[in-house]
Amino acid sequence: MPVTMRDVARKTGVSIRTVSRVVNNQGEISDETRQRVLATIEELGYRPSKVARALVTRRTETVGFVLGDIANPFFPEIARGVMDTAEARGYNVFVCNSDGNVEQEARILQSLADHAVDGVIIYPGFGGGDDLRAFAEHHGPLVAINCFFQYPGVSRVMIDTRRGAKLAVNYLIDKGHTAVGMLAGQAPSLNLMRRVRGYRDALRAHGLPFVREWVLSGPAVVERGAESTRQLLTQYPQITAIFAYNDLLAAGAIQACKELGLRVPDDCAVVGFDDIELASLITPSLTTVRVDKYDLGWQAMTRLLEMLDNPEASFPPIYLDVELVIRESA
Amino acid sequence: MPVTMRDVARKTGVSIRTVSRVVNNQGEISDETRQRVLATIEELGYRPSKVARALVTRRTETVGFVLGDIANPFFPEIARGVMDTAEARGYNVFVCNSDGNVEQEARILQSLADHAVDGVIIYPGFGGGDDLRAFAEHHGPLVAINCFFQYPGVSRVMIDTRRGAKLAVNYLIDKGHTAVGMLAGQAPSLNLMRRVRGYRDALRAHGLPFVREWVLSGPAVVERGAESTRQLLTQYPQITAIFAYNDLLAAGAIQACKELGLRVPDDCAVVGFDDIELASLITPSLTTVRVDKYDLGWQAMTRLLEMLDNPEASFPPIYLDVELVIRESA
DNA sequence: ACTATTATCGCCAACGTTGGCGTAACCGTT
DNA sequence: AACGGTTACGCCAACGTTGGCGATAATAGT
Repeated sequence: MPVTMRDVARKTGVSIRTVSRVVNNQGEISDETRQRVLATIEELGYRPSKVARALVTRRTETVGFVLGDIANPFFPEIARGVMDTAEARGYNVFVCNSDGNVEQEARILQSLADHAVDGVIIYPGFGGGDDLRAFAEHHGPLVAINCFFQYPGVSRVMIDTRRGAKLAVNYLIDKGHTAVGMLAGQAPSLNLMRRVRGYRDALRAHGLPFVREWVLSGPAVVERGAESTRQLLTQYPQITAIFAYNDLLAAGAIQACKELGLRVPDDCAVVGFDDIELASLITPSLTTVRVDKYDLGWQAMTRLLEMLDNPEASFPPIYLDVELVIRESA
Repeated sequence: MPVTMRDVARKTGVSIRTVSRVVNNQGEISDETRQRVLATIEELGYRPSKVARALVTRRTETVGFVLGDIANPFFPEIARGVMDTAEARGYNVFVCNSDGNVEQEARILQSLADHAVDGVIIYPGFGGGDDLRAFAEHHGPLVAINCFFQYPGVSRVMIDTRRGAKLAVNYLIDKGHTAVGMLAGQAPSLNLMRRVRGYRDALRAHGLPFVREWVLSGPAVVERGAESTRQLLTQYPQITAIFAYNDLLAAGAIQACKELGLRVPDDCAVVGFDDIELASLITPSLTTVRVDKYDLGWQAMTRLLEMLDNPEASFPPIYLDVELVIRESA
């Protein structure tokens, strides 16, 4: 039913190959034939089939973006960065949610490979497993965000999470807090490890002890942040500051403080991580560690395109900087 | 480089057609051959090429989801609903941002058609234009969310926006407010019209005048909400309540009130729309109109699958209900 | 024993494109 | 007039599947 090259060729009175040549701007074509072919293309509304083309060129002009959960406010802005960059180069992107589940991740990667995507950007749940290696080895270029391991054929974009965490906790300690609790995320994950490391770095740098009981983990959602905070502050009243794995947990912490009748930041200071939009809108507004999420997406997709253009080259990891944004909550 | 059916066939000592049959669970195959083929498939790690298959079956098992902006907190949850439903049926989804731009929308639709997606879900910027009709006519099924027009081959999922707006403004008026301003979104859009209609419905039902100057439009982002509110409240001090096009504008309104030293809801009540996560987290928490976004995505994708399964059938529009969530801001 | 009927499988063409190669026609040169 | 070189185009095969149909062997029916 759709109009094909054959139709254009017949109607113009040239061979299919000739039509193909004008469509792809390749080879030697007289200006006159080119114009005639172009005219019929226009007239018939011909559009080349990307799937037929993909079958022979082995390029689909398609990439995958695998993330934890698009409904988590951390991801959409990254996604936007990826998509804009992709679109500028004519790529379409499959977005997939792994929910941080490694098996789901592997299934998704397989499915993307079945669809013959040209490459994939992934934010792996745990640091990244053999599924990543397998994809890169058998299928195509892969860029991993915040990925722990190094594999051939996978390029990495790293957020300096550890430094961010250290920045945040240093700030709290400099403000005079000596008992800083932490709201950790869902273990195990590289991100979590990094943030805990940074937290410990800062404590150690100031000669403060690391108290395992002051670190509570759980799903990184608001309700859990509130719950953990209630638990922390009632059980260990000496705690005067909280460092949260992400802004959602921090928002929960602030909620809990209000319920407990504690003033933020006077009775309990709170620092978050990520700087999602919410951070500047809650009361008190959230002091947090900013990561430029759009830029992250841009960097990742740009790198993927480089790998596509230059299959043999190897690329160094990209490190993204991070910045403490001081607002009201600490 | 990848392993093909030919490889499996050769290694098993059968014809390609036979392999195809076992892969697709079709036709008459002896159990013995089936097992042998299955074994080689396993051994060689064979995976059928979806693109080759698509070329002949004209099915890519792929759909598109075109939305305004994934970074707008209204959309990600819808997207999640769409994706989960799609994935459960083995479909992958291309996500695209139109930024409410009709030309961009048309370009995206064209691009998706080029990729031969099986269908598309779209949240059109304006009520939906000829690009929708063209897609449905020449390409495949399309479900449009909050689309004004009816076209053959496009199914509609509607949010009862007008009723929601009326609900919200009725509530304000019942609370005793007689001067209610409105923060409108970017005109023109069907959503905006609907919300303004609901606003007017409520005013009229209570015999209150519609004052054109009390309705300010602009991009539906926080900063603009704050700006418009400042303008509204300083210019028309009689206004004691604000109905916002969406929660982001409402959040801006609350910010502005605080800056102006007005207490929410006592000096100025604020009602939003959508009930994004933020709504419950800001202070005061936002009274707003809830729409079940995940369900919306689910409904849309489910409908699209029905259309795919049943190409000739015609489907009635789906109407999604809406609910006023009363919190602190009004 | 001979035919009718299955069950099982193979062969060929098609899907819509691109790559490799071939070949006329034309050009200017000697 | 014969030659090498270019320009412009056509032909054929291939990409990895599936659909239609035909072929063979096995089985059943009489």
